[in-house]
Amino acid sequence: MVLIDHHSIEDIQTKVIHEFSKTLNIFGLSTADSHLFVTLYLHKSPMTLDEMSNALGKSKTSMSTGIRSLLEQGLVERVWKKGVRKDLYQANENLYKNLMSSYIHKCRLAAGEQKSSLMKMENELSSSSKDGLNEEYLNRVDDLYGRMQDMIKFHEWIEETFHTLKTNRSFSDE
Amino acid sequence: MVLIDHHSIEDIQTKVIHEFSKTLNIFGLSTADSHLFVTLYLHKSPMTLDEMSNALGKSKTSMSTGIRSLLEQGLVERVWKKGVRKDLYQANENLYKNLMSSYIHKCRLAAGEQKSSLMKMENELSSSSKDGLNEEYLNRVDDLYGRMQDMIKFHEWIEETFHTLKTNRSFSDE
DNA sequence: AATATCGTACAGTTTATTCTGTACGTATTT
DNA sequence: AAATACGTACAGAATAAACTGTACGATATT
Repeated sequence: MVLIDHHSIEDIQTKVIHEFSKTLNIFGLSTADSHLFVTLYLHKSPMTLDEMSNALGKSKTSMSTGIRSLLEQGLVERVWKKGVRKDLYQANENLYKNLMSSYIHKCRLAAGEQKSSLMKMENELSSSSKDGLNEEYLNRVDDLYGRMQDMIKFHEWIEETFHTLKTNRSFSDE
Repeated sequence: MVLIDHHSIEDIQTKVIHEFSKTLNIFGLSTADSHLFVTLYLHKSPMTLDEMSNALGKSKTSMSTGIRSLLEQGLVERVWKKGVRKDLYQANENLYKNLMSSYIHKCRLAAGEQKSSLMKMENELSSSSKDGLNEEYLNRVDDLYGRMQDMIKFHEWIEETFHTLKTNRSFSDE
């Protein structure tokens, strides 16, 4: 029979934070952000920067920058409580939904950016003059061009797939 | 009218490598691995470590460890050519399919691991004695327990979702 | 058998990321 | 208005990741 005391619940919580953080890493969160995020998630009430700092044993500055990052990703929100001067933050409602939304959004955005970069380069390549080049270079250009077309198609596929994911997502225990 | 010369095709290729690498980062590849992978992908024929080293301007040791990593992820394969002593590697056929497979596999594996870790801790928590604890700790234990159950559900959902993705994937231009 | 070539283990260096303390602007309290 | 509390910009320190050169075992060549 194991006894739970103050010490061991802290320990378990720390372990949980680290374990869940690994999963969040998959969804593109840095380890630092993940730790902060899970800390907020496990805390039933909104937290101040000082509380987070205390809970994680890291500086308040780190909390400040971490929170900003999580806010940008739409995973955390600021809440107001009458009479409290300090900023209060909490993990967003519908955590898992938001997590997926954030991830999917990030992926689509990135895919879109990279796609247009590639299209720009593809255009640059195809509209250029190939006069006076030896056959080797012409072949290389052709090969590269073909690959780039495939890449662009792939990025389009990513955009579509993640769009489908977004509209079909079905996780809802909350 | 832009003229293509040796210099500029190298430049474009480098840009393409860096751009596509960003997308691969989303799928959990490190930047170093991505660069190597795209280099192989853009090269029509299998490459030796020395060729990669030369193409990327990095040491052969880096190529060796990078290739090992890509092999483990199932993204690269070794090929044999009669009379060639050096190891030859190429990006796998059905690149995009493999990329997704690898990614999905990675995610499911990770989700599974974290799930069982969490279940173990959950069990530890629920089977322990709560005698002689004040109400505050009991509440904290309850809260934590509830969160962990949600987390476990979430990991199960990930496993299922990615399994569905795996069987439904529809990208096929190759 | 001796020599050369190849791939990688290992340890140390370089580079990038993360974290911290100080300092300062803004807002609140006295 | 002075003093206190708060959040964050910034620069430097600590930590982690990526890269390299040397060394060595294994295989191939002479």
